[in-house]
Amino acid sequence: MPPDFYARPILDLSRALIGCGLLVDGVGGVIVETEAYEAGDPASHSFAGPTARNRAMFGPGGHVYVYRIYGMHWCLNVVGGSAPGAAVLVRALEPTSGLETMAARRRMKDPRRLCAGPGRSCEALDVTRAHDGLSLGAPPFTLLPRPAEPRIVVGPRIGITKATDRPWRFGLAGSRFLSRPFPR
DNA sequence: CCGCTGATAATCT
DNA sequence: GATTATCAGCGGA
Repeated sequence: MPPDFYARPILDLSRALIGCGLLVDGVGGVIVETEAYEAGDPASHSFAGPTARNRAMFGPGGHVYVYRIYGMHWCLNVVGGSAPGAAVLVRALEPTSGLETMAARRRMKDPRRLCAGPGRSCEALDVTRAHDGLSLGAPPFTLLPRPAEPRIVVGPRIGITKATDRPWRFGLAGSRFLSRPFPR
């Protein structure tokens, strides 16, 4: 993916990532769900400015921000290149490559739940703090362009307590691999 | 399908 | 010491 792919407003980048392929060491699938976070957004980790944890959010676009949540899961974000402190949370994938590897890591077979959530996706792709700050343009990552413009559904973000009314969650319309359904 | 509960630790106040 | 961008397992419908 060219570097200027990331240099657009974070809501646009969130939509542009839907349908793209995301692989880590050849294992992964198609991004079907994302959420946008940005500086000045009370729900964003970047809201209070740079810290040790969120420094990747203020780094170059096209790199990743990985953090631990609830003491046990990892979450993967794509950092935006248009403004500092903005990133896209990768919430769900449609598994396409390395199904057996992902099933073994997740200790489950059902493809529908393999990557249906940010924590589940990181476990399936074996993404950890070791990846924090790395570029998507180099191994072990691969980000593939989408074959066609997908139809996208929109809704409020999940699991947050602030700025809950912003419709900054995006999904591939009709996908069976979402973390949760979108409201009608 | 849906909602509830407990697990578990880094981060920040 | 409170909060947290979550998940598996369970029970009910």
